[in-house]
Amino acid sequence: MAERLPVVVQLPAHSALSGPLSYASERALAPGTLVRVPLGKRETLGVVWDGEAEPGPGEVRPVAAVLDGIAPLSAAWRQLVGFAAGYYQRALGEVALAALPPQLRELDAAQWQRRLGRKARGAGAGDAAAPDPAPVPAPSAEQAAALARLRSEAGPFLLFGSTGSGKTEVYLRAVQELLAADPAAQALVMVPEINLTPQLQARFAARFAPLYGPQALVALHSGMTPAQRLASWLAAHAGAAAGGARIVLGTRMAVFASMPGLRLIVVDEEHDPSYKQQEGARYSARDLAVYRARQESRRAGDPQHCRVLLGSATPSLESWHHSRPAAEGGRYQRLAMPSRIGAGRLPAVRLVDMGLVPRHTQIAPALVAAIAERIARGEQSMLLLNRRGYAPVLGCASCDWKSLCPHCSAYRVFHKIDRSLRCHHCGFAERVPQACPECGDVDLAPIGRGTERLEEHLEHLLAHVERPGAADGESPRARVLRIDADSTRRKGALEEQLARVHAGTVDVLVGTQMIAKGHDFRRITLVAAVNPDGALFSSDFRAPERLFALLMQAAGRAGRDAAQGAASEMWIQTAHPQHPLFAALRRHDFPAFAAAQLAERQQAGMPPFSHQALVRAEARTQQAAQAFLAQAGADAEALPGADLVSRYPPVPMAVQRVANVERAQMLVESDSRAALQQFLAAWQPVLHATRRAAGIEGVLRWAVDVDPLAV
DNA sequence: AGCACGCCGACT
DNA sequence: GTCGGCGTGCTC
Repeated sequence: MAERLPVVVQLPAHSALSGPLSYASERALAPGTLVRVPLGKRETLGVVWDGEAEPGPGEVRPVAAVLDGIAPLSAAWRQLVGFAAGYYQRALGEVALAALPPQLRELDAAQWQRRLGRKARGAGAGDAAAPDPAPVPAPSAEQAAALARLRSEAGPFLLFGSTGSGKTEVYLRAVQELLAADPAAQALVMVPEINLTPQLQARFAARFAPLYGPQALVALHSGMTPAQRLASWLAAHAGAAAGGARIVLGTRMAVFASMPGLRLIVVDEEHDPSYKQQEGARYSARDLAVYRARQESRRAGDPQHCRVLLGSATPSLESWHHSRPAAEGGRYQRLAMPSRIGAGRLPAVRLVDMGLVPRHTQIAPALVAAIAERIARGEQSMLLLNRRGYAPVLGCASCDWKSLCPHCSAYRVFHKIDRSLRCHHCGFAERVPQACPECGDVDLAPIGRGTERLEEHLEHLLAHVERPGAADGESPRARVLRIDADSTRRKGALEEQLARVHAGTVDVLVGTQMIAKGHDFRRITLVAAVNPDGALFSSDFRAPERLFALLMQAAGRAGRDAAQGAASEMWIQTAHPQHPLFAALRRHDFPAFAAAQLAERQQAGMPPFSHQALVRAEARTQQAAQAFLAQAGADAEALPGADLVSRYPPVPMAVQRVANVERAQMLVESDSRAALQQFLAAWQPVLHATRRAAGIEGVLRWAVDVDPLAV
C-alpha cells in the first residue's frame, strides 16, 4: 500500500491552491525531504510537508524522484516558512520554494546525482579575500559591556551604536565566542545590500578564515551565480558538524537559509528598508530574524539558545520602541554604545538657510567655498542628491508640454549623457525630441536637478579652483566623480569608482544615497545634503525617519579618520533650518528625534502603535481597480476580527499608472496585530471570490502587503 | 507561475 | 489555408 504524502510546490497564492498537494509514494518520506513531483505537464521540485495529506480531488500521482543525499529540511525551517507564508498572506509553496536556491529547482533527479558526485566546492566567500590576520583590537569598555549583556541575557538585542562606535567588532566577537564555545554552532549575519557585503565579508574572512578555514564562511545574496548560491546553501544546510559553513553572510534572502546549528543572527543596519522584500511574499527579513531566533530557542527549551542582535546608529522606530525599558513594556534589550572609537568626534552639522541665498541657487556660495577649501587641503567632499539623471522633468519654454511618460502617470527623466528621456517606472526611453512635440518650439529646458546636472554644475563652480597636489602634466582642476545607479550599471563599475575615491584621485564625490551607506571613506571631511527638504513634508509618515537615518549615516562618512575628525563637517541646505529634525541632527541626538516621532505616531495612531496592511490591485482602468477593492472591503464586514480592523476607502497609488496598468490600494489597520492577522486570513477567500464576481472585471492582479513600508 | 486550450489577424 | 497573438483555466 503506497503512502500518501503532503507536498508543497511552487504555486502562487492567487491560484487558490495555497496548501500542500497530495502525492503517492512507495516508501514513507520524512517531512522536509526534497522530491521531484509531476505537476500538470511538467515535473517540479517539492518539499514533503507536515501533517496528513488532504484527500485530493481525484487521482493522486506518484512522487517522481527523491533527492537523496540531502538531509530533509528541519522542522524549525518548515515552521519559519509556514509562519512567513501565513503572516505575509502567501501560499506555503511559494515561500518554501522561493527560499531554496533556484538551481535546486532546476536540477532533475539525474542532474542532481551528477551534482552530488562532484566534490562540493567552496562557495567563494572565504577564498575571495586573502586571509589577512589583522590584529584583533581589545574591546572598548562599551563593547565589553554590550558583549557581557549579550552573554548573560536572552534578547532580542538592539545594539544602538553611533557610526564608528565599533558595532562590527561586537558582531565579530559575538560570533567568535559562539563558535568557540559550541563546535556545532552556526551564525547568520545579514546586511541590507549586496554592495555592502564585500567589506564586511573581508573583515569576517580576516577574523575567521585563520581559525576555521576559508570554507567556514559563505555568502548568500542575489548577485551570486546560481552555482555559487547552491554551493553556499548546501554548505549552510550541511551544518558545522558535517564540515559545512559556520557563518552565513547575506542579504535578506539569507534569513531563510537552512542552518541546523543556528544560534546567532545579526541584522546589521536593521533600520534599512532593503530588509523588506518588495515583491512576491513581502516579508521583513529583520522581523523574521527575530521570530526565527525566538522559535529556535523555544525548540531547544533554552531562551538563550539562539540570540538575535539588531544593530544600527539610527534604529527603526519599531525596534527602538520595542527596546524601551521593560517596565514600560519593552521586549528588546537595548545595548547602547554612544562613543566613537578610533575616530574623531562626529562632524559638526551646519545648516545653510536657502531662504537667504538667491532663488534657484543650487549650491550656496558658502558651501562652494568650503568645498574649495577642502580641495586646497587635499581632502575630499561628498555631495548627496537623491535624484539621478540630469533633470527630473524636461519642459517646453513656450507651451506647457512636459516630458510625461506615455505609459505611466510620471515624468520621464532627462539624461543628458545620452540625450534620452527615461521613465524610471516602466523603463520606456526615447531620444530627446529636437523640438517640442506640442508646439514645435526648439527651446526645451530641464526643470529641477539630478546628480548629472549637479556634477556638471560643480565642474563649472570649481573651474577656477586648483588642487595643490597635481603632478606635472596633470590638469590642476578639481576632479568630480558621480556615483549612482546609472554610473554603476556595468558589473564592477561601483568597485572601480569606489577604488578611485579611496586612491584619492577624486576630490568631490556626487551621488545618490547609494554612497551614504556603509562605505568607509577615510579622506572625506565634508558631506553635504544638497536638497533634503522633500522628506520633511512628505505624505509618507516614515519619510522623516528615513531622512534622519540617511543624514546621520552620511554624516558618519565624514571624519572617520581621527586626525581629521575634528575638522569634519556635515552641511545641509534647507529652506527650513528651524525644523526640529535638523535640531536633533545637529546634536546627533537620535533618542530625542525618536521620542518626538514616536509621540506623533502615538497621537495619530500610526505604527508602531497600530498595525497595517495594504491591499494593492492592478487593472486596466482605475475604476476597475477601485471597484474591486471597494467590493472586497464591503464583503469583509462580517469576517472575524472585522470589528477591530479599520478599513479605509480605496485610493489610487502615488504613481497611479505604470506601464499602462492602473493601480489602487486600500489600507487596513488595527491596534491588535492578532486581530489584523485573523482578519487578513479570513479575507483571502473573499478577495478571490470578489475577483471572480460579476460586475468586477478587468482586475489583473491583487496582493496583500503586511507591515508595508510606504503607505 | 507554467503550460495548456482557444478563438481572431498577417504570412510561407 | 497555417503561424501566432495573449485571454481564461488548471495543476494533487
